[in-house]
This record gives sequence, C-alpha cells and structure tokens, in this order.
Amino acid sequence: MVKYKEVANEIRKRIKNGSYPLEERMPDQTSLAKEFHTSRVTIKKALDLLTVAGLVYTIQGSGTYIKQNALQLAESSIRIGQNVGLTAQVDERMHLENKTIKFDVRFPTEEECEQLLLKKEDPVYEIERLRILNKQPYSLEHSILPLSLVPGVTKDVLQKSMYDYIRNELGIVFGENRQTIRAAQPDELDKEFLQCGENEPVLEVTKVMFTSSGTPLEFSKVRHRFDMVEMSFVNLNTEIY
Amino acid sequence: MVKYKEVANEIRKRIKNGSYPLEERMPDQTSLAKEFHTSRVTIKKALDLLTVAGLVYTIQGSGTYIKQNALQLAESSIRIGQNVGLTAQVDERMHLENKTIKFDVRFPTEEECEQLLLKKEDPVYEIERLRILNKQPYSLEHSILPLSLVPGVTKDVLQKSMYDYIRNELGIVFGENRQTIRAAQPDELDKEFLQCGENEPVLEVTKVMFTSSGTPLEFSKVRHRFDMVEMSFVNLNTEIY
DNA sequence: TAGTGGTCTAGACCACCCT
DNA sequence: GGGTGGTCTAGACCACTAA
Repeated sequence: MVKYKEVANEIRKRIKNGSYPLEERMPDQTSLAKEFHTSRVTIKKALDLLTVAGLVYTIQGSGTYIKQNALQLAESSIRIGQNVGLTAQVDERMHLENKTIKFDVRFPTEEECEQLLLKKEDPVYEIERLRILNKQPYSLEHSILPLSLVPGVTKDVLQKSMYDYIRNELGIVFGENRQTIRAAQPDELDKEFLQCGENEPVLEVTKVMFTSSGTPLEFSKVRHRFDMVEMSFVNLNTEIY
Repeated sequence: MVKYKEVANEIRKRIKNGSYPLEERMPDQTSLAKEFHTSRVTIKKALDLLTVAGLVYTIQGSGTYIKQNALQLAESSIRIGQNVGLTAQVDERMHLENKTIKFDVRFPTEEECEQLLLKKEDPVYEIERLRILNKQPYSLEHSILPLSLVPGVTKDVLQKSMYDYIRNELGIVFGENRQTIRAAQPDELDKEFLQCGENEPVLEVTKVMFTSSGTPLEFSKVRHRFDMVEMSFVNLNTEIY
C-alpha cells in the first residue's frame, strides 16, 4: 500500500470516529505532514482522494474542512459510479435466474456499426437474455458484441456471467461506459417476456461499454420493469480544465 | 493558468489534430518534461487530467497510450457528470417557458426532514413548476428547500432561474448531488399538467443537491414526459482506495 | 535488463483568506 | 501580514512491462 492511500485511510477513520468534528477545520497540511512523517505533497495527494470521495473540501487560503454529510460516505471502500438496484429486497432466500432467449451470430446494423466502430462485414453476437427474480422477470437485456473482440461465447457462458468471462477468461479490462436512460411504453417483447400490461412502462437503458484502451466492446439495450428496478448515482460536481 | 493544465491542453490539441496517433504510445514522461521545460511530476499531473477525461491511459512499466475513442472527447472543455437532454432539437426559434404552479411555505414531512437533515420545526419552501417547450409541457418539477439556507425566494426568482439566484445572489457553491431514476405510471398531476395519456409513462428523477460543504440544499422530484426527455451520462470506471 | 510509469521528498514560491 | 492551500522543481527509488 502506498503512503498517500494509507494517510487517506487513517484520516477517513478519524472522520468516522469523530476525531475530526464535522463541519470543522482540520489541522493544516504542514502539521499533518509532520505527524505522518511525510512530505506536504503526499498529504495533499491524500486529501485529494478524500475530496473526490466527498468527505472533505478545501478552500485555498483558509483550510481543509469536513463535509457535513461525510459520515454517510466514510465507510471502508468507495466506488464512484451508477448503481442499478432492485426495488425488492434481495436476500439468500431469493432466487435469481438468467434465461437466454436468443443467441445468434449475424452482421451488424448501421447503428451497431456506428456505436461499436465496426465495418459492415465484422460479425457480431446478438444476445437476448431475461433476468428473473423469484420467477418474476424484471429485465430484458439485448446485447451486441463483436466476435473479433469477444470470441468463444457459448450458451454456458451466457448462463453464468458474460462479464466474468470477458474479464477472467479473455483478460479484458473494462473502461468507461456511456448510458442513456428513458422511460418507454412496453413493446411486444416486453409484454411477452416482462409480462408488462398495456399501462406498465419500462425503464430503458442504452449502454456502450468500452475497454480500458477505449475500444467499444458491447452495445446493449436493457428494458427494466418499472416496478422492480431503479437506478441511482452520485454526481460529483467536477469540472476539468 | 497553471502549468499542468497548459500542458494537458497542448497534449489534447495534439491528440485532436493527429500528432499523436490513436492507439499508439506517446513519448515518455521524461521526454515530455524536457520538451515542455518542466518537471516530470508536472507532466504526470497533466496526464492524470487527460486520463480522467478519458483521452489516454497508462500502463506502468509500458507507457502512456491514446484511447481509441479519444477523438470524440478531445473537444475543448470537458465536464464529467450526467446530462438531462431534450429529445427534440432546441434552437433559437423554440420557446422555453417556466410556469409556477405552486409556491408555498410549510413544515417539512418526515421524508423531507431525513433527506435535508432538518428538524420538524424548520420551515421549507414547496415549489412546483412546469417546464414548457413550444407550448408543449415536458417536465413537472417539485422542489423542497429549507428557508434557513435559501431565504428570500420570490415568484420573480422562480420565473427566472432558482439555481442562478442561489449561486449568484446567495453566493452558495454547489457540490455533489445524488439521484435516483425510475419509470412510473402517470398520476393525476402528470395527466393534468404534462397531458399524459393513461399509458404514457413518465421518467421520474429524485435528487438531493448538496452545497460544497456537504449541507443538503434541495430535495426534488422531477417527472419528465417519456417522449421528450432522456438522461445520459459517462460512467468512469474509477475505484478509489 | 533496460525502459517506463508511480511514488516520494525537501524546499520554494505564489494565490488566496482572514483579521 | 500571517496562515493556509496550490503549484512546481530536481532528484531519487521502486514497481512493472517487455524483450
């Protein structure tokens, strides 16, 4: 473990247990550098981490302060990003299932070529899967992946986790993804597989997943039952440049 | 302008105009430090900015590489975060309106106390506004703000921009916000004001906005017409600690 | 083993807040 | 004007990749 992360963790613990009171000024960076037997630059790096994590904020010329809502975030590991959650409480007694409706290989459509930076002749997998919780279907997922990047997909892979396969078997590291969210009226597939009534909408999430090197890996449209899935995320107010 | 941002901008220009080819290795940090007459630490800071912006990625021991999808992001100013967009193209000929349906002061509900960290006796504004594009209503926004933090709100303020008022008149700096997104069936208000039919759903966004010091500032629920609004965002795959 | 990025230091100067 | 955070340097050592 590198030093600035260790310092950040220690300070986080102190915020959590109240050594540094909420909404008050922390010791200045020079004092912290002395206390942790390190340089001020390292302290600054640690505080930058905590700033991004939403625990503290700094005012140049004034000091470093604990955020009022810091305690809610002071738990151990922090991950920035969105979170797709089931509205229903999921525990051990519940049964999550995964049913493959379609598994095909074909040439991509124009939209798919554009999103995945493919040529018309580059074959893709087309996969349609249904997610089921306690015999109640809640999401219908339509995925397109280029064969060139993700070879060797089988029904067995789909039954387990495709992302695990891509990560562990193919050794591909995921990067960012871009999503668009809409509400939509149910179409024929939704009515059939998600058992949507005429007035029961779906939450449609369109996503392009990239590898760490920026190559588009997957283009997917997921349609969620409106009464079983919601998405939540923290939006940091970070501007760059 | 500080040096590391200048360096980052210059490198971004080079990526954009093709001086550094996509998917190839960039010059190493020591060379860049020499070229820009600066230290390696400063180069590293510049590359960190570009990494967060999604333009490059580094592999320790190997080098710094341009992402394949970098060009889409190489435009001038970059902002991380979500984006609520109107599906319809908006240009000068279009007319955006803002109609206040309700403007009240009252004591908060239990949920509002919890979300805004208030006591039962702390009065709040309750505001309901309708957003209209070309005489077509597209969003219905319900906001709760504590009087103690945001005093002096008037109908005139609501008619213009409440966020401008908070930022410019009150001098409050915004921080992060937390959002939850759902699809929902239209309720009576949606039918009346958004002119939703029985099977026209809404996209419901619940948001808590915080100040830079972490104090909850606003608790809002916005309901958008499904055929006029969508939300999109980039999800960086960043883990901290 | 050579080359590259990641971290760290001690000291310096500047920008900004506050009184 | 004193105190604080933001930036920057030159040099060092370590961790990792790739041949």
